[in-house]
Amino acid sequence: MPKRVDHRERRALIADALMRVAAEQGLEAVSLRHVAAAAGVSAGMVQHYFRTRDEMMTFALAVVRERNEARVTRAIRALGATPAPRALLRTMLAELLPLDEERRADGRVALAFLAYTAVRPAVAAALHDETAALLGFIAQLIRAGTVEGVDPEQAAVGLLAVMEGLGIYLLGGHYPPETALAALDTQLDLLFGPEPSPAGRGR
Amino acid sequence: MPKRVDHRERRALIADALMRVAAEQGLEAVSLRHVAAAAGVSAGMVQHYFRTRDEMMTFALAVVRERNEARVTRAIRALGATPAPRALLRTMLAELLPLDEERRADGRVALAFLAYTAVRPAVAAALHDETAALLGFIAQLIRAGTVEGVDPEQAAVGLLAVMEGLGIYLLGGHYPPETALAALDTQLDLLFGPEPSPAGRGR
DNA sequence: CCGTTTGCATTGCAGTTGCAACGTAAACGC
DNA sequence: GCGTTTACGTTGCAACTGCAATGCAAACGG
Repeated sequence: MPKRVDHRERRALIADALMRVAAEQGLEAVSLRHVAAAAGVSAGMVQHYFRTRDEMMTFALAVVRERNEARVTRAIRALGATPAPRALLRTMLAELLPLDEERRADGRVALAFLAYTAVRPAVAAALHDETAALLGFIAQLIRAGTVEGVDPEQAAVGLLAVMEGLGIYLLGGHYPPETALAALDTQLDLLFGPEPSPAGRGR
Repeated sequence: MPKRVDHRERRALIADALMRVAAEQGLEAVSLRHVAAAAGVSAGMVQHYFRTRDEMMTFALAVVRERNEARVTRAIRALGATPAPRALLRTMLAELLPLDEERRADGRVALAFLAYTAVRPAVAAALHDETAALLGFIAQLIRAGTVEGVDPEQAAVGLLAVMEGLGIYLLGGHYPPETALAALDTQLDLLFGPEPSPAGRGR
């Protein structure tokens, strides 16, 4: 094979540029030439690595998901071994919220893709498994948290929905990050019982 | 004035066609000619009533919001006078969920607009007031529901987020409507205390 | 009856889109 | 050395986009 080039690296480079364009101007501004310009390469090169636009989009969507997964696993690993279920949940969910500019940019792209896949059911299927896995994980944590009187599965659905909704409203700028975090904690209080207020979060 | 025509009616007709296009193929497929075709009129007519595409979009966004508001007030009015806070909340939130095909279509459009406005902060400002008003209303209901130990404002934020998140996942087809409704009820149980199970929702 | 205003259709235009086609240069097997 | 394969860059094209401009008919005021 001639001219050995790291195929994945190039694709990642292009997908990165795509993400930047999408975050700043929306998915509809994502075109071959536009992405190429943002990546500082020729349009032909983009076309070389992604034969169609749809292929490029699908790849970018996968990147978004991988980024989120990496973020979560990293945050969880930082908690050390055997953390309390509630702390683990809170860390995980807070990590998924668009609280800083980096995550806001990713969130905008994710939101755009959400609308994108809503019209392309075939692409959306990939997201189902992820949601299902996430729900199972959350339900398991709730179960381990010795919460009584609540169906863990349903509570997991609610909790994940809270996170998603908070993310949406944060992206829209409807309220500041602190409000979202406070609401998340209130939600966890409802589930696990009120915290003994360990000086960490008053008011 | 010659040739009297109901201006608002025409605009509504066009906006309706726009909604159909957006629900089926996404906002990016919304073009002057496309919408005109869907409305069964000429492209020139669309241009006559909306001088720019952005004007058309803004109008359509307003229509979506008005539809939701109308839906909610209608559902609430059907509850009769002085309904219990919890029942009122549940009715209102359930009405906003994309549970049937009609609301799913509207939801897809709303989701598309969400992503649309995420990149156009100027347009998003109109949504803030609506969210704030809704939050105030929900908080007031929670207060009236004699829920102790929870900050009504934060609980309202959480509750609205649950609704939004459930809507997103419903649109994505991640779970069936019953799951979303069950999660909503679980959430209300957490807030108001478990229902005395009035034969309505067991399982 | 005539001018003006309104409602709408058609056409034109510059810009952008995805994508195919073609070109070339480099690296490898032989 | 040569042919083949990979990695691009360039060009071309048909389709589409928003929008301005133009045309025309109908309805009204005068």
